[in-house]
Amino acid sequence: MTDRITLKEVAEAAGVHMSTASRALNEETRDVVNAETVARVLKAARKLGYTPNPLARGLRTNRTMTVGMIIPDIENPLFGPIIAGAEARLGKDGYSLLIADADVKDSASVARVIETLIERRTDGLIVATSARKDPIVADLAKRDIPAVLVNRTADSSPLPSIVGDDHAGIGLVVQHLVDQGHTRIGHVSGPHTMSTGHGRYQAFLSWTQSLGIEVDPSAIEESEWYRVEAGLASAEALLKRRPDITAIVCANDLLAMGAYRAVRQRGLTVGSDVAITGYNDIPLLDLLEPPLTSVRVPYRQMGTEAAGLLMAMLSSGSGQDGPISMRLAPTLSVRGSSGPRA
Amino acid sequence: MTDRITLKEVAEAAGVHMSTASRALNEETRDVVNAETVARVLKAARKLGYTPNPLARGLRTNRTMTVGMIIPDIENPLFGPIIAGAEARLGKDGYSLLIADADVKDSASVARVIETLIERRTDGLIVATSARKDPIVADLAKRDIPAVLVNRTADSSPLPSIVGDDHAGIGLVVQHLVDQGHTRIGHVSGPHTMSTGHGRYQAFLSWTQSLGIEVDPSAIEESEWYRVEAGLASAEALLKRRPDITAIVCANDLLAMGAYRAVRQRGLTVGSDVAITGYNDIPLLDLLEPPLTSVRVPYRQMGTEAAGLLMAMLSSGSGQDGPISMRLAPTLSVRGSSGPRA
DNA sequence: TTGAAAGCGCTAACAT
DNA sequence: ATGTTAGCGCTTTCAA
Repeated sequence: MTDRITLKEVAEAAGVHMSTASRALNEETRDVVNAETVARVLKAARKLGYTPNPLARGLRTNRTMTVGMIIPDIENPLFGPIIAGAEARLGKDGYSLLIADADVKDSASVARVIETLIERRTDGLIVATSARKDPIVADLAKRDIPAVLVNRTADSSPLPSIVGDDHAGIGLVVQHLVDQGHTRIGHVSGPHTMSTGHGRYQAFLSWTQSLGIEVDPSAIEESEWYRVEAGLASAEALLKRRPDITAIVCANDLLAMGAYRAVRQRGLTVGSDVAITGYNDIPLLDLLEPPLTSVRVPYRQMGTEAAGLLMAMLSSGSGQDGPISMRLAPTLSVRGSSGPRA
Repeated sequence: MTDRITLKEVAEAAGVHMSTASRALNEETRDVVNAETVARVLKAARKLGYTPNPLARGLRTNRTMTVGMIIPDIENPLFGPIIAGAEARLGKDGYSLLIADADVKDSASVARVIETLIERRTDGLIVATSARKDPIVADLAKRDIPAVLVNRTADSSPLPSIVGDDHAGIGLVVQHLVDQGHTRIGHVSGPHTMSTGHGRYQAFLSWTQSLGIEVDPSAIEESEWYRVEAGLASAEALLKRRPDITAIVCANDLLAMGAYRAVRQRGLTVGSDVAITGYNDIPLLDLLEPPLTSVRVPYRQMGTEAAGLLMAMLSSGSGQDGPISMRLAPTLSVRGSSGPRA
């Protein structure tokens, strides 16, 4: 690593004092400096290949131009677009993204990871791990640490959040199934400890009721976790208890994959005997036979908006007018798995 | 953000000078300090909740304890495990991971992203974007910037790299197909500008030849890019030209998905009429009908090893004994898509 | 074993 | 419009 050029060297090359060079190089203070001088400094900087030392700058300004992001499970394809969106937005303002993944089932591990990020003096945090009752969220708020929740939120969160509109998404699904003639619809829900699991469950109850579909507790099964195996177990239990059901609304695509298996294990056909729908519309599941009908959530936009919101908080001294949360509207990708009622 | 405790405050609370506190807190200099003093300082630090300011430290030591990683396409499920593995390994040594994704098709964009990471004074780089002829790789080496290539490498790379053993992987596939009785085998290759595309292609030629399978150029089709659509186009062209082929080795899972479609478009059945194999064994494709036979690459380990290698380079003053590259051994996940010859 | 003092590279009063 | 100066919080010589 070659020796770096310092501001002082640039100043000397331009025949000015360090502080003048600093002002000339800094966008916001540039107009205080004589135009010719600015030109001279800029030229010298370019010629010498000067790049400011962010540590020295950060030490003075007390900002690292870095944002930390806590991901529950980076191998989940959901988070790729969120990260990509956030990174793109942050880059526009000269910020970089520090990634850390934490085992979301281990609350202590999440806390530790967040602490590491804070110790690094990240200017703000994007948190994708929040559970519904999350002491960590309350803690961040209390410590006045600029943070935004993304994808999942906490109950009556003191922090702003960017999430998908689960009520609308489930509405799309239920409406579609009703249009297809289904009247006995079941639900494999996600864990109710997550806002997504709980929210979609509530939405399912609400929509079926308002559309006049009878749903009693026997038509609903909660999965422990968003995994294929959990979906298989839940759907199995559900179909055993309620063999009359003709459609299953799953809280997520992986659960839907489990439901596919459960249906097949009973010798039935997905799509014609039992309709199945997923949530998230993750890549490649449109290649299944039958291709999965699923709710598409704008994850990339979620990342962009979360980053944008955080940028706004950082430049306006944080909690100016309370948490400005957003719910992003989903769309429905209708495919073969949600055929008409047999 | 509450005011941070400084080293000076800890020192005062412990009744010692700043520099003594510094030595006591620092693992490597701790043994120079009186044991009782160490205890006193540690206690004070804990009581006050002291966390060192990494910017101040970095300014002195000229290290940021940060590693940058350049990803070509963070939405590709391949990179999740690589990132997770790298992050876990880096965390052990107190390093954090700065993520940046770059459009790999735009060489200038990759260069710009790398430059940003370097300007941030990251201590080292993990590069997942390398093309076979990559001026960026040569440039990094020339500038003596500690860097490791992962997943893909450059031709006669001056930088160490951690990649999968493509020769062995394709060997597994070809051997398996031959065992199934196939003798007319085609190949849908990846772009030859990538080490993976080129390497698997070479391996295919080499293995078919050594196993006595006749392969002429008409049995091979190069895809422009690792995408389902490209795989469809390539497999279509291949099957049109060589309808006698009974098995297609695809250079990647997405290309294999395209091949599924091409086979079906000709009214044939995947697995029985035409065997198809993929590469990477990305999640969920075992749920297809038929489930995809694919080469499993230890991506998480790839991330771990790359990070470990970089750590070794950083602590030993970089290029001590030349690039120590690794090829990680793959395994074959045999499933329904590679049935016996009809 | 500990203290004193310098300085990493930068920004931001304050002075001119 | 520019220069002077102080200092962000830490590590690391050099002295004692």
